[in-house]
Amino acid sequence: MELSNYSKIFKALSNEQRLKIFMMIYKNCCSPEGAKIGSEFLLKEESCCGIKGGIDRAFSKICDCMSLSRSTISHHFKELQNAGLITCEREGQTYRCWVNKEAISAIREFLE
Amino acid sequence: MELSNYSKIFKALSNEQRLKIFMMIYKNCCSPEGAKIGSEFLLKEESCCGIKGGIDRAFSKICDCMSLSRSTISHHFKELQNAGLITCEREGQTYRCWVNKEAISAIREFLE
DNA sequence: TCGATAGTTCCATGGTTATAGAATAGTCTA
DNA sequence: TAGACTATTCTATAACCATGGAACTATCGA
Repeated sequence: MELSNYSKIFKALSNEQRLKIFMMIYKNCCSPEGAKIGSEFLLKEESCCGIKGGIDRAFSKICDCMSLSRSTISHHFKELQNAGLITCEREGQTYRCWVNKEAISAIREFLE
Repeated sequence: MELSNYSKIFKALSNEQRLKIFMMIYKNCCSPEGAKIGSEFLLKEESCCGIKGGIDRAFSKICDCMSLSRSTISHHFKELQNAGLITCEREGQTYRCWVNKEAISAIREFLE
């Protein structure tokens, strides 16, 4: 991975609102069973990852936890996807989202 | 550490040139003895960390490796310091710089 | 104390980003 | 198929960022 890819990832996480969105997805879908999620990242609506993993209706759930317009939140989702940090898959009218763990480990290794 | 501190750190690393500066300091002062430093982060002038650790004349050395004005590089140094990623100490006419390892481990734990 | 060297600060500028309202498009259900 | 719902895209705007030239400050050595 090139330096510019890393800076792209860091840029995606450089906005506080976007970082919060990312952490809500991350903590609610990637925390080990039984781990407590800090209140700032806890989704109001309980998140049932189900068999497929990820978070269903992620966009809606996050909109309910933030005081930003849906338009703005949509842009932020796009940025996170472009940076390769999350993946979203259509599920009817809504989206299911995952954090790409490879991206996380890439950063961790970069800062080794 | 608050969410806004993390986003500040990520912002400091979000510019490719600034990330390169950071990595040059990081790799040249924090790499384990004998580890090979990738060419993109290697300083032209050999870096003798000496007893005090860190990199002496860091600003000058980095200016010699980048095609940015000194003014711009100075701004970038300031950003990295404000984010708590590096510390600079005057040494006569020049500066000695370190990477703050606590900042690095904070990020790594944040992305645990 | 003068000149050289190292780095900062001031200022201007072109480009990018965060934000939201309005219009639009895709999908579900009755 | 009409209406409701979910999310995206278009458009605009104010704020912020990256950059460099010029002037400045601090320190060193002669």
